[in-house]
Amino acid sequence: MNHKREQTVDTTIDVLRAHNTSKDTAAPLSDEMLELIAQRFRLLADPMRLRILHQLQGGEKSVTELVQATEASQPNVSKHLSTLRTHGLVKRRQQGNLAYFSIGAPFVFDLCNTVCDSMRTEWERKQNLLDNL
Amino acid sequence: MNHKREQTVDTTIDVLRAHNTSKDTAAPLSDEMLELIAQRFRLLADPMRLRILHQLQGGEKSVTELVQATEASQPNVSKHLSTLRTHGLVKRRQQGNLAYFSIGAPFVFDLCNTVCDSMRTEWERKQNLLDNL
DNA sequence: AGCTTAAATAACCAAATGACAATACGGTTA
DNA sequence: TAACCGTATTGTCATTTGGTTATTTAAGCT
Repeated sequence: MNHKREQTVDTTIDVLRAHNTSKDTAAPLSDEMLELIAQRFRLLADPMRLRILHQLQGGEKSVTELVQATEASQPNVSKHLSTLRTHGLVKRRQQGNLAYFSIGAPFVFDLCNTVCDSMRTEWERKQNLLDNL
Repeated sequence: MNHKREQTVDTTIDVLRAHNTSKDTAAPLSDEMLELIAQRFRLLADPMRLRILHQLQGGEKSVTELVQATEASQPNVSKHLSTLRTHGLVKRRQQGNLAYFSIGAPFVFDLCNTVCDSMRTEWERKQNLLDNL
C-alpha cells in the first residue's frame, strides 16, 4: 500500500498550513491524500456517530450502554462502532460477554470544538445583525 | 428558526470541551445540534470540495480557474460551489461576466490542519512500529 | 439586435449510505 | 449440553449524493 509516506505527507501539511501564500495556484493535493482527508471527515458527518463519540467522551462504554444512551437499535450502534473502529477512531476491549469501546483518536474532539466554535461565532454574528436593526 | 441560541449553545460547547469529565453519561446533544455539526463535516467529506477549498486558499478564483485547477466539469464545480456557499464556506463576488469565489469561513483550514496532523502522527506511529521489528 | 463566453440550473443516472429485520456468533451460566 | 445474554453480521430497502449531459440565464462585444 504505502501511501507515499514522509515526503508527500510533509509537503501536504506544509501546504495546508501556509494559509497566506500568495501563489496563484496552490500545489495540488494528491487524489489519495484528498480521499483520506475526506474519509476522516465523512466519519464525523453522521449524527449517530457523533452521538456515540460524544457518549464515549464520558469514558469507556459497553455496546448496550451506548444503545441505551443513544436510543438507537443495537445493530445500528454495532455497525457504527465497527466503522469507527476500522478507521481507528475508537478502540475495543472485550471482557467476558461485553465489548467495551473507548475513544481511540483524541483529535476528534479538537475537530468538534472547532466546528462548535465556528457555529457559535457565526450565530453571534447573526445575532448582532438582528440586534442592530 | 432560532436554533436555541445562547444557553443551549454554550452548554453544548462546554460539554464538548470537557474532555475529561468523569460523568457516566454525557449530557445529550440535541438532535438539531448534532445534525448541524454533522452537516458541517459532511461539507468537507468530499475530495472535490476539498480540492476547491484548497485552491481558494491561494486567493479568490473564478469558476473557470477552478475548473481548470481541479480538472472537473464546469457544472460539477458550480454545483459544489453552490452548496459550499449556501452553507457559508465560500463567498461569491460577481464582476462582469465572471464569478469570483473566496473562502468564507477560515475555520475550514483549522479543521484540515487538525486532520492532517492526526494522520501524520498516526503514520509516524505505524512507522515506528515497523522500525522496531 | 445577434453572437460569444461564463456560470447556473435541470433532468437524470449510478453508486454510496444508513436504517431496519432477521439471523448468526461467542461467551457465560445452569 | 442447553439456554441465555450481549454483540456482530447479513440482506434488503429507501434515501442521499456526486457525477454527467443538455439547457438556460446573464453579461460583454461587434
